[in-house]
Amino acid sequence: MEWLKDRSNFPPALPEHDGLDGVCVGYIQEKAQLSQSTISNYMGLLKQTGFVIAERHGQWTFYRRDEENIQAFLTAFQDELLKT
Amino acid sequence: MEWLKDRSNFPPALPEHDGLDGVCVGYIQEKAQLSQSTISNYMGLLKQTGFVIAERHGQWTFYRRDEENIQAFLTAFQDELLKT
DNA sequence: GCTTAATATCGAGATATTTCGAATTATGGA
DNA sequence: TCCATAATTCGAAATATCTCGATATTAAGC
Repeated sequence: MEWLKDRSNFPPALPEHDGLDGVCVGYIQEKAQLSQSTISNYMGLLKQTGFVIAERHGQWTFYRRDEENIQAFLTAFQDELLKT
Repeated sequence: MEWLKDRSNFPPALPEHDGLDGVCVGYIQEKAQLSQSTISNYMGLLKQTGFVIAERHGQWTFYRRDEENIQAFLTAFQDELLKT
């Protein structure tokens, strides 16, 4: 989630992906130094829980943060934990 | 953490504990319906991580929320997760 | 239709967490 | 001093999570 805040945390997008939002699984895997299946699994979970948005373009899946849901989660979490 | 927001979530304090802040482990255990050792373990963790303050009076230990640390955690968590 | 590239899914082993009961420690009162 | 009560610590069983390699799926290019 931290890395996805800034696209420049990853290698530049391929020319044919210029203009597309998000980061492909391969780049995330490379940076995380975990196996492909592990990262795919993680990203699937994050998508399922609403923290990221997945968009498929051809063989690539691009993941990006879902700021709206993140904010909503944070608010709910704060309301739950904080007093009054 | 939710329960500890309001002392009235638990039975009234014993007369000799009147004026003392927090809830004793026994009451928490009763409400949680988990074993005494499990609750003691949990409360120990919450204390260790700074979410609650423990105060021993005689044979009783009273736990209460550490609002300052809770707020600090929430702020740090939000700064980490939220963009910019 | 093949072959290759990028992801996703599946099943399993390693590791971590949850929870318990039993044993231990600490305190207060008869 | 000895007992009862409150709480903590310890060790283990049940369960969940993490992570992987192998396999399957999807899409592109020839």
